Amino acid sequence: MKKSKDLCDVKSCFLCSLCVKEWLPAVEIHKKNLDYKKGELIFGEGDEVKGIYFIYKGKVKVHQKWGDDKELIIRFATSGGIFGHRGIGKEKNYPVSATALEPTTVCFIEKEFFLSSLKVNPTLMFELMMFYSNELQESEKRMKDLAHMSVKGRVASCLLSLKNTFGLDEENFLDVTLSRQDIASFSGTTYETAFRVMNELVTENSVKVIGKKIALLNTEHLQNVIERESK
Amino acid sequence: MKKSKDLCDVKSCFLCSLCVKEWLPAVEIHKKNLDYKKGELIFGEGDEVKGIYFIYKGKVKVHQKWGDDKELIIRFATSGGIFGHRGIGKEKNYPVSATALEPTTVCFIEKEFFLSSLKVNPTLMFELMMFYSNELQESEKRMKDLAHMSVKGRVASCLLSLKNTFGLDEENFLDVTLSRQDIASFSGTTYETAFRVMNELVTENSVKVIGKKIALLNTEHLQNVIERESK
DNA sequence: CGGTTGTTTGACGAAAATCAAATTGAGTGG
DNA sequence: CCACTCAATTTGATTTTCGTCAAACAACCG
Repeated sequence: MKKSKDLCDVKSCFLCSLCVKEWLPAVEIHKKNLDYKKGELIFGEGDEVKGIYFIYKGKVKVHQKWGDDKELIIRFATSGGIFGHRGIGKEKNYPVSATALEPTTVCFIEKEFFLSSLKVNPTLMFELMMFYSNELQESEKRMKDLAHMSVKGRVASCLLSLKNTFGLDEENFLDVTLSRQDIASFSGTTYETAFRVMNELVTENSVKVIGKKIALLNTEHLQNVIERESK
Repeated sequence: MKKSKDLCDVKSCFLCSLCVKEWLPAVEIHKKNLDYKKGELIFGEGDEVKGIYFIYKGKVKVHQKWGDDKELIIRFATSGGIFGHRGIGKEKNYPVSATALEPTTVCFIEKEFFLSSLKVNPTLMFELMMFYSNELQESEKRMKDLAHMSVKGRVASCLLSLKNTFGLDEENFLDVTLSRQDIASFSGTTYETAFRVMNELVTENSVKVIGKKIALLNTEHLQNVIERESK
């Protein structure tokens, strides 16, 4: 982790796009731009909450340990996204970890400054609340999936969710590199089972796998898999 | 559903306890107090979002259908609690249903008025944000449970969660009456399996069941069950 | 008394986790 | 460039858990 010289100027970052003009200079003073290497831990479960993170460039996974070897990936975030936002609550320590999936630059705002900013910037607060609302929606949707869907449905759902977050390139490859273990952890299943199910989807021609890259050839079919599970 | 003559004056209801003095008269005008019978549907999946609900007295479950006969209970709420709050987002329709578990009086605030109230009342907005933050925390915790815990662990976790929400009376009975089906739906399992697991817990002397009432005799043991699952 | 509905229990099978082993692949140092 | 190691991938076999189905039983009610 080192300090980056770049300043955050992501258009889609709502920290920057929504703050009032008068606030900008203050942000420039208080924010720290930090770089993380691929695989580097940004914060871990139990760490004290220091502030909130906005992704300038890169990709991050937010995950939670389970036993010694298992984990569940809660969500992913990419350029313009937020994480560590649950520190803005009554919890003093993070209940989750965050890890960079690739070289990532974030801008970090200390909790105290961010909280006082919220108080004087209703628009920012409102947008953050909307963000929470959507996260909650998403979270409860996944809760339902995990409760009642088969692994195949969950993997399909997970792939579509990845498409949503990271998008596809011109050849329909997901614009992110994930290990099989990550796919499994995001689907809430084991490495081996995730592997088998991915193979199924490959033989059904809705997914192509080249090394670590995954292409979605037939999202409609994935959607059908999910529908079928919901009957 | 009929209009109640009582006005909401629940101390713990943050709508009332946190709104600025000047706002109170406006609330009195805009709010509608509504009564629901036991089992009555307050709103259903797909219904248009009209506003937000604060529970004056009673108990409510928020749930989601799954197929024809299955459902997942997302959360419970009781006196002083909020529901329908996810309508305060970009969704135009509820993704969930809400049903009264017993005779319930709510105070209902129209979305437009509530939104404009948020804009002029930062404290209210801040508290609502904190509420969202905690809900999100809770939701992600349950997500993890559903993904990696056995049914027994989930039932134990569900019972402790019920204790948290509704509390125990002097004889350690949960202060809520739920059908077995509700226990199953909240634990994310089937009626029969929930039944068997409850029996196990009864023979282990950590739970007592008399008719529809459930007593938690040994919460420590329930906690142990959960711990054991997390290894 | 039949009929309907909810509870309880048993038996079975499907799905998925676990375990174990074989295969591949990617460095690493000689 | 070639062994060698270590980790990741792939596959098969086994076991567990849990959902499903069905039947027995109790309870409630007109």
